[in-house]
Amino acid sequence: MKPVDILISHNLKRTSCREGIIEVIMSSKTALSENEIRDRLAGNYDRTTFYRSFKTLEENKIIHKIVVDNQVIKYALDNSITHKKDHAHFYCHVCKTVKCLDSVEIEKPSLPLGFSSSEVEFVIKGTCNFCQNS
Amino acid sequence: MKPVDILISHNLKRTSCREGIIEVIMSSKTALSENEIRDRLAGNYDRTTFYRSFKTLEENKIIHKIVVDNQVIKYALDNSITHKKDHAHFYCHVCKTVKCLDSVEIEKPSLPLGFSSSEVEFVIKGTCNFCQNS
DNA sequence: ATTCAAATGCAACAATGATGCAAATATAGA
DNA sequence: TCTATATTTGCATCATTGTTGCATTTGAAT
Repeated sequence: MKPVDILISHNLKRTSCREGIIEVIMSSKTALSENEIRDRLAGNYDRTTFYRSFKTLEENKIIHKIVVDNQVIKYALDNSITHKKDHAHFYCHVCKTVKCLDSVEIEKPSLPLGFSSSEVEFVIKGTCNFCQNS
Repeated sequence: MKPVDILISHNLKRTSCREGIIEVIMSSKTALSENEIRDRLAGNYDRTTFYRSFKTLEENKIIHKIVVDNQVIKYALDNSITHKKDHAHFYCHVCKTVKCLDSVEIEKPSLPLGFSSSEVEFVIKGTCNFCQNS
C-alpha cells in the first residue's frame, strides 16, 4: 500500500507532510526518531505541523511510537498497516537504533484477576548484531 | 533496608533530598512520577537538585525509571534493592497508575543471532483491577 | 572543629509539548 | 473545472522538562 492510499483509507486528507512522513518510515529498515524523519523529508515543515502530523498518524494507528526512554522515541509503521503480530523492539546502546524483532513475538500475558490489557510494549536493550561484530 | 542504609551501601552521601525520595518511593504501592514524589516530600527542593538526585539514584541502580510514554514517567525501587525478578509493569489508562506485576515475570527472550540483551522493559497498558470494578 | 570534596540553589539555555488564530490548502459538490 | 468550506498549516507564544556552569552550602572523614 502506498502512503497516499493509507491516508485515503483512514479518511485523512492527503497532505505532503503526512505523506512524506509515512514514505520515510516505510523506506527505513529501522524505526526513526522525529529528527531523523525530518532530515530525510523533502519539504521543510514547521515544527508544529510536524508535531501535529505525528499525532494524527498515531491517533489513526498508522504509525506506532516506540518509547525507549523519555529522550529516545522512535516511530515505525503500526501493525495494522504491516499486518505483523505484536513483537519486541530492540534498542542498541551502541548504534542507537531500534529494530523490530519480528521473531520475538509477544504472547498474551496472563494477568492477575481484574486486569485487562489493550496494548503491550516490549523493549529489549543491548547490543545488536551489527555492533556485536565490529 | 532503610533509605539511609541504601545510600551508605552505595557510597553516596546521605542528603535529605535523596533520603526523602527513596523514603517516598518505598512507602508507595504504585510507581510514582517526579511530581508525585515532590508533593509527598517534606522538604522543598530546587528543580535541579531534584533532577540530579534522580539521576544519581538511577545511575546507582537504586531506583528504576518506568517510561510509559514520553509524558508518563514513573519511578520504583530497582530490582537490586527489592530482590525481585524482572517483571512486567502495568499502566492503567483510567487511574493513570503504574503497578508492578510481580506475577508476570519476564523470561529471557531468545534473540536472533548476534544480538545480546542487557535490559528488558515490558509495559502492559489497559485497565487495572481497581478501575475494572468501578 | 577543621577541611575538602560533593551537593545544592540559582540563573540560564535548549528542546519539546501544546494551544490560539489568521492564512493557505485539500476535497466534496456544483 | 470552479467554488465553498472544513481542515491543515505556519507563526507566535507559553509551559514543561532536560541540562549545564558557578558560587554557596553541606556531609563526612580526619
